[in-house]
Amino acid sequence: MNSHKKEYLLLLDDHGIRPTANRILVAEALDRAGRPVSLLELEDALLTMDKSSISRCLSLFREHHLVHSLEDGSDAVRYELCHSRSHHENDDQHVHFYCEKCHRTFCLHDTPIPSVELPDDYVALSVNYMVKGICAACKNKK
Amino acid sequence: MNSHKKEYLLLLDDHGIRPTANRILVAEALDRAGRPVSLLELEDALLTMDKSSISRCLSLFREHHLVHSLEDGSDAVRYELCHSRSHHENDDQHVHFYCEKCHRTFCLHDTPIPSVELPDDYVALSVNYMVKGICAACKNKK
DNA sequence: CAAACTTTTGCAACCAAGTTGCATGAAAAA
DNA sequence: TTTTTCATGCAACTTGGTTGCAAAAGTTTG
Repeated sequence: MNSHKKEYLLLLDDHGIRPTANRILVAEALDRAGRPVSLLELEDALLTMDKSSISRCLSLFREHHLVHSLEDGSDAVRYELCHSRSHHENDDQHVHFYCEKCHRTFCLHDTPIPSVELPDDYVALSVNYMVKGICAACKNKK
Repeated sequence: MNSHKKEYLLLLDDHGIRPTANRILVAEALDRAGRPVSLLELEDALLTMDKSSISRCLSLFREHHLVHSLEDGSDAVRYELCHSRSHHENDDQHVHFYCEKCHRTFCLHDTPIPSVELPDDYVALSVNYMVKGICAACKNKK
């Protein structure tokens, strides 16, 4: 096993996930993507794995707070590796940008989500800030 | 036709939508709900209409900026009447709250979405700020 | 090590949300 | 009224994702 694999193995271990070969592949693919990806995109990247297996990995990862999921208005949920070391959901709270041209979703890592005041007795567990529009690449391409 | 119907008729007209009986029903149901509702909820409220017809109404309404849609993490898109008089997408930008207990989505009309700075050449067309957690009713119920 | 047990996986079948093709019916234009 | 356009209901389909189940892989125990 090469050193990259070992890195993901430790990452999984660290989140209490038994590191099977497939799970390492999924973690690697998520990391390599560098942006939130859909189940379909993972299927294309991991031709050796069945859709259901990938799906089960993602559910497991989410339970263990290794990934978080977000809806961007495309009709597929996207998954993103949690980069924070802690295991709380409330980390990684940066703004996301969905491009309506190329249908990709970007993390604006340097743009934290501004917080808001909730009415009394509302309890926030997670926050999603999604901007939709045209990304820089698409704007300059045409 | 009663005065309520006439009100919705004018609303549709105002947005350049031909006011058919069905469309008035959908507009009325959306308004009466007072919060973002899913296609399924509309189906339950409008037993005389077919799912596909409701769906087509919603698409049309969205094109004409009479409703806007939002994803709240439940697996259905929700639709909400635009309350602003103008026809721009960028109105009605308040925060939404999705309750993970009762699976309802609330508009926090008094909580405007704080804006963020985007990287160069990114063009924002719409913004979605969704908080998930436990709503006041559910918190106090148990 | 082998036997017994648990977990993971692939496959196929299934499910839910939503859309589309098409024939019919209603409304608007001529 | 006739023609033409538009809206609707129904059924079939599409898409994204999940589930049941048997086989394979991995763990534990003797």
